[in-house]
Amino acid sequence: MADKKIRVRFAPSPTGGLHLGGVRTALFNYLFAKKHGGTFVLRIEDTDQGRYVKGAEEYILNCLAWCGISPDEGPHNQGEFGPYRQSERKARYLSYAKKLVQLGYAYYAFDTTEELDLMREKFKSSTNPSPQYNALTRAEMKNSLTLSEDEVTKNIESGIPYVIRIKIPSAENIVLNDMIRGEVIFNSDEVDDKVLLKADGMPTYHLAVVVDDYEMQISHAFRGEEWLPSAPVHILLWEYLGWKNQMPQWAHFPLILKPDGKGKLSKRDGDRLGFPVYAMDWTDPKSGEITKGFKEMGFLPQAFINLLALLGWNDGTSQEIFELTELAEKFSIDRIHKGGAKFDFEKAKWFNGEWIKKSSANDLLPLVKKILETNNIYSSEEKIVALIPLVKDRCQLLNDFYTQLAYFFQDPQEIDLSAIKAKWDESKSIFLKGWIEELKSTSEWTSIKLEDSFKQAIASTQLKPGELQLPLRIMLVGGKFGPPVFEIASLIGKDSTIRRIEHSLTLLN
RNA sequence: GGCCCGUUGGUCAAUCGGUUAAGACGCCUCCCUUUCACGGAGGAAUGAGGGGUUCGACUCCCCUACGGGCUACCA
Repeated sequence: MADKKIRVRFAPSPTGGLHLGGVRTALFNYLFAKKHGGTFVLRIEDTDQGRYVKGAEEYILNCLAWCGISPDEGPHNQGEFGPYRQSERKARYLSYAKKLVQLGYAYYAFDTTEELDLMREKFKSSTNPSPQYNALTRAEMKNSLTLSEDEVTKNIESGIPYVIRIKIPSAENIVLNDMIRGEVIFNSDEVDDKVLLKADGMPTYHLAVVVDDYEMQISHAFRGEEWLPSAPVHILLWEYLGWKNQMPQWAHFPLILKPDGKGKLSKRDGDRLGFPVYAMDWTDPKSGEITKGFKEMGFLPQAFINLLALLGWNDGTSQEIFELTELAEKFSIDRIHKGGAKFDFEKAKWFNGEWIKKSSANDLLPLVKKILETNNIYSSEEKIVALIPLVKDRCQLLNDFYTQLAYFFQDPQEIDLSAIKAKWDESKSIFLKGWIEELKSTSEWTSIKLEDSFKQAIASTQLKPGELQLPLRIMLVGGKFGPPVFEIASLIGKDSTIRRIEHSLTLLN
C-alpha cells in the first residue's frame, strides 16, 4: 500500500456552473498529486440524466484550464483507465451490483415512489420524522428479501422496474480513518439501505464512486465534508466487493460557508451579496441566464487559486501569497482545517490586488487591452503597456483598469464639478485662462516642464498651487483619482489638456 | 427528531501543555502624497460556557450551548 502510486480524482457532476468549493476540491487534489508526483484524474459523474446539463463538462474543463490545474487524465485526455464519464461505464456497475446481490450484500427492491412515501408516512413519528429504508422497515417492503425467488424472477422478467439496494448489517461499528478528522465511528443501525442501482440502470453516486475509485486505482479519495455521513456505505461496499485492502485513504474537506448567515455558500449568496461564486461566467442553456464568474469579474487565475488555497489551509507561516508551483511544494493534507471557512469577498479582492501589483505590465497587457476594447477603447499595445505601471497599484480588479485608464484615451464623460464649485471664484478662471494661453506656445510638453510652468504662473498671483491642482485634476480626469496631474497632462497631450480645461471652464460659468 | 462534523478578534488564521495569544483582510489614527491608491508607523478587537486532568491549559477529557452537514431511485 505504501508504494502504491498516487492517483487522485476530481469528480464533478456536469449540472451547471463550477462552484468555488468545487474548484478548491479540484485544487487540493491537484496539489496533492503534484506534490507526490502522482496523477490527477478528472471523472465526470453524469449518472443523473435528469440534472445533466449540456455544455457543463466542457465548461468545467475550461475552468480548470483557466486555473492552471488541468487534469492528467480525463475524458479529453484518455489514460488507461477510461472511459472517464460514468454514463459510459454503465454496464460495469450493473455487474457489480448483481455480484453484491449474489453475495447477499444487496437485494432487489420493487417499491414504487408512492409505496416509499407510504412507508415513510406510516413510520413517521415525532421521534423519527424521516424513517429510513433499513433493517426495521425492509421486511415490510417489496423486495427480494420478502418476496419468493419465483416472484422476484417473475417481476424482473416482466419488466417491473427495480432498484438494487445495499443490505446494511445491524449493530456493527463502521470505522472511517480520515486523514483530516481522524477516526470517525458510525453505527450501522443509523445507516439506511441506500439505492446502489437506479431503476434506469444507472448507478447512484454510492456505487459509482467505489467502483470507479477501485477500477481507476485511486489512492486517495478527497471530497467535501457533505459526504462524511455516507462514508460508511462506501466503506462497506469496498469490503463487500472484496477490495478492502485497496481502499483509498479518505479525507473530507471543510465546507466554504456563507459570509453572513449560516450554511454553505451557494450561487444565490453571490447573487444576493454581489460577488461571484462560479469560477467563470456560466450561461444556463435553458434560461439563457448568465451567472458571473471570478474570471469575468476581473480576477487573475493566480489570485483565484491563491485565495482558494488559503481557505481552509495554510503552510504554518504568515505567508499568504503563493503561486501554484509553490503551493504544490508546500501543500499537505494535515494542515487542512477541520472547521468550515466563511468566504470573505473583501479579502478575495485584496489577494487579486496583490497579484496585480506583482504582475508585470507585459503580463497584464493582453488582459487590460481586452478590458479597454470591451469598453470601445482601441489603442496600441505600446501605449497601454506604458500606462499600466502608472495605475496598477490602484487596481484591485482587472476591470478597474478601465476607470483608471479611460481618461488617457478620451475626454471624461462625467466631471465631478461639485468638488470644484464649492471654492470656485473668478480669479481661478482668470488664472487658468492665462495659463492655457501660455501652454499654447509651449513646445516642450513634459510633466516636469508643465509643473514648472504651472508653479511659475501661479506664483505671480495670490493663489496657492494646491488650490488649483485638484481642480485641474478633476478637469482632466473627471474625478479625484489617478496618477500625478502633470504626468497625465503630459501623456494626453497639449490639445486634449487645453480642450478639457476650456470645457470645464465653460461648465463652471 | 436522529446521526456525524465543527467552535481562537467582524472575517481568514498561527499556536501542536508553559507566548505580553502571531500575522493578514476590514475598520480607525497618523506619516508620505496639494488627488486616489501604493508604502510606512500605530490603534481598537479573540480562546462559546461550565466542569475536570495537570505544578501549569486556547491546546487533553467530559457536559452544555451554538453553528454546520446528512437524513432522495441528487451528487
